[in-house]
Amino acid sequence: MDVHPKVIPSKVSRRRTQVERRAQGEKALLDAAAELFAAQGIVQTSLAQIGQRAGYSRGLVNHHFGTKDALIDRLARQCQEQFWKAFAEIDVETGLEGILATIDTYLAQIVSPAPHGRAFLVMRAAALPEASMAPTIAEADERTREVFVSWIETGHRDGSISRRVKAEPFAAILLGLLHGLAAQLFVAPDAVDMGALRSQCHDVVRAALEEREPRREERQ
Amino acid sequence: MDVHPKVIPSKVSRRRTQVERRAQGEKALLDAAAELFAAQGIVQTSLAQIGQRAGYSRGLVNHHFGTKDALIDRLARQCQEQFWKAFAEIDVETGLEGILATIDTYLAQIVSPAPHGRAFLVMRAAALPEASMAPTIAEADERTREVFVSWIETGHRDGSISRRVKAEPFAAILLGLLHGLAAQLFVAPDAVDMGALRSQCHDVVRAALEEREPRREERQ
Amino acid sequence: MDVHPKVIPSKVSRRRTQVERRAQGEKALLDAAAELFAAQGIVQTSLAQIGQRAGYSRGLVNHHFGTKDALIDRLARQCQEQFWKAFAEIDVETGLEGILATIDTYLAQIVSPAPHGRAFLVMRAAALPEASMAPTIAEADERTREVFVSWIETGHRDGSISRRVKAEPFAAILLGLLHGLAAQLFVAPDAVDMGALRSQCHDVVRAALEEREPRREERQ
Amino acid sequence: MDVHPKVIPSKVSRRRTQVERRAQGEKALLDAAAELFAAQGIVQTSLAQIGQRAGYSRGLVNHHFGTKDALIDRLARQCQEQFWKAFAEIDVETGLEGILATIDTYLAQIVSPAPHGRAFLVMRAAALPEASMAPTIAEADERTREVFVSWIETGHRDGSISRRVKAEPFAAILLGLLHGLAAQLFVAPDAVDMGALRSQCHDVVRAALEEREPRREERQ
DNA sequence: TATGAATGAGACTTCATTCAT
DNA sequence: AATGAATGAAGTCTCATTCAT
Repeated sequence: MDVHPKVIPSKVSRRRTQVERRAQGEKALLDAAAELFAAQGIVQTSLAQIGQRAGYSRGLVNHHFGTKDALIDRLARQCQEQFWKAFAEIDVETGLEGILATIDTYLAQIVSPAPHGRAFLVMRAAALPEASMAPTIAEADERTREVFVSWIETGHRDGSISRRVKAEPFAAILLGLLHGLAAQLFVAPDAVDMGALRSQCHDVVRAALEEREPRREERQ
Repeated sequence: MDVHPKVIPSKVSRRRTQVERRAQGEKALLDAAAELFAAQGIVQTSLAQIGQRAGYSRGLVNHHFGTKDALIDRLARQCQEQFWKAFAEIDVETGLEGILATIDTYLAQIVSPAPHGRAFLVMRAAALPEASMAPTIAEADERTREVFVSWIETGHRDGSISRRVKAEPFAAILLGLLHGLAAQLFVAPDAVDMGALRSQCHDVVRAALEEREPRREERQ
Repeated sequence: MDVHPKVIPSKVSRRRTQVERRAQGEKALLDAAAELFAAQGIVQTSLAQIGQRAGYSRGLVNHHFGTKDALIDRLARQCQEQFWKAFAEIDVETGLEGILATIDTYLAQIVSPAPHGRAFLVMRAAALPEASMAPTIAEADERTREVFVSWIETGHRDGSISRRVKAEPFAAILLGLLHGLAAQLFVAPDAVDMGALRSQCHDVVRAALEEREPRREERQ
Repeated sequence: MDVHPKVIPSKVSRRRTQVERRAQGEKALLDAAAELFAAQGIVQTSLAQIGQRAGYSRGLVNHHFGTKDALIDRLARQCQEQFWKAFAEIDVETGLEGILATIDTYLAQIVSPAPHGRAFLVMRAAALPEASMAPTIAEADERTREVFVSWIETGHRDGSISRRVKAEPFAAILLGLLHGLAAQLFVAPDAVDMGALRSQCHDVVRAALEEREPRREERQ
């Protein structure tokens, strides 16, 4: 490309710029939305606020996304991607280590200064009674549980996780644990000590997953 | 007044009726609000809807509670009471059994046909980014954690729970686990098997709490 | 009623007043809407304008009618009633006289200072491409044609209208004639002489309806 | 320019292409607008819709016509031309036949699959209360009435139309009749039988226009 | 010539709240 | 106690228009 700068430069630059402008506008809007959702909630945030915090006009959100719901859905998916991208970068030896690393990664996203982690939490919470968001969120849960299931199965194979642990229900429990912890941190960041929490979390999970000698009274 | 109950019977009986009617109206409104919040969310529910589902007029909520926020606060507290009342009725021997019973009780509230459990979840979720509700919710979390802390300490004393388990962080983890599980059930009731979940939950918690031989490598 | 003023006067007066207030508000809104629709058209008139011209607030139209469409439908029906009421008061001997009187009555409604006649025209015109209004208007047309059909059949019986005239198609033609004339008057009130128009109208209709000796070349 | 057509062939051919493309674009836009106006109404149709149905981008209407009003005015005139062109092609012997043929031609335009006839009706209807369009429409009415007047005068001279018929008022009546009939057909195409309508229309007009023996009683 | 990003006015609608009855 | 008429703020969305490419 750069070798032949003469080739219809106007057309090339024009295309590029139009596309860039659109991409830049959308990014600005999504970032602004994430910040505002994380700070104030979804219904409390108006489209006009989003447009203006993004440095544009009131009407731009509708121009780009058409509907508030469309923006929310788009942002929800983008936030999830952040989580999954981070999960995918985890590179450890055993299944147990994978689980523990995933926990750390998750909590790191929540306390990160970038708003996407917290925005995701807020959107997830808002989805509870809202039919329009539920499918997107349910799908996200599903995919995250699959990440856990996959690590557990790895652990089954490499021996780091006891075969007594059933993958699916444990994945649900783990996901619940993370969401619930995050929610508590969100509401009262100072009520719990983050370091102790993380350490205890590891202990609990390790205790649940590692092999141990059978007990007498198993199953009430 | 109480001295001559018969002298002005009409007035007395009217008094009683008035008081009763007031109480009855409030109860109807709170029940209706719980149902609607659980089904549609808080902002999506208008005061007029609540009044009408309760069998009254649109103006009654304001008449009784003054403000929507006041109604929400009132309902939130009432829902919490339900949980705590149920927790208080648990009567078991050991701390470990107390924890397990509390878990069962919590999950039972969520899947109960009565809407208060789910309404509470919805209100809790809505509180995430909302400054006005956060204190109420944070306080509720605090009190619930205290329930867990108390059982853990009981367990420490009766030997059913290992002294290695720190009460506060573990309480936070447990509360998180329950909230998070409930949220998943809410969004996708069929995605997880309730029976397997409960059983696995018990396993995890038991593994985490019971005494076990110290491990060699205590990774980072 | 007035004989026993003591009978729960508070309740009676209260009921009356509430009902009256609602009726009065609705009437004011419908009148204002008729004026504004006649003067500016439907889409050009905002609900806020209607409320304010009626002497109330911006939001009252929605409070009473819920939707702009509902208001329009309601007003359309009310305007039609005006026409039919006027038609019903016609009291003449023969069918031919009935037709002529109906024509006069129709034109009088259009040129009347009261806005309902013109508002009806405007609404009728707006219904052309709008699916939501079409049924209401089609029904109105149907009923008006039936008025004409009825006069024509009367004329058939009393001999004032030739049996060669088929009732249905002629009713359609007559209705069309009136609507079309009215539309011309609306757009350019001074382009046509009202008196000459009415007289010529009578001539045309009389010529079409009265018995006459058969011609040689009938049907091109 | 025309002197040296071959010297700069590329430029010339590009010129022609430019002009042609411009014309083609405008035609596509006007056709699309006619279809959409006829189907949905004017205000309900956005410029973006028109551009896209024409196979172009949303901005093209403004690029070509500047304003929505300009497009409307342009389209209104074009639709009228269609009518007048069709009227001008009528070739009959007598004035009476001219009137009858004009009626048929008008109705044919309305029921034609091409959208211009119906688009014209819709625009005419929208003009009722709108000051900006009224002059254009009033002028169109005027010109159409002149067509009728001209045929009536022809009929006066050739004896096919009675001298008792005054040209101007009758032209207004006839135009009204056609517009009104068309409007009924538009709103409820199946409510009236087109064949019977046309036949009855001819009868009415013939009865009104042909010579007949003076009547005794000329009521008021 | 044509595209489409961006603007901002304006409309409809919903709803909490006030107040007269 | 209860009703519901009335208000007005706020939000979402549509769209004509401008302007840079």
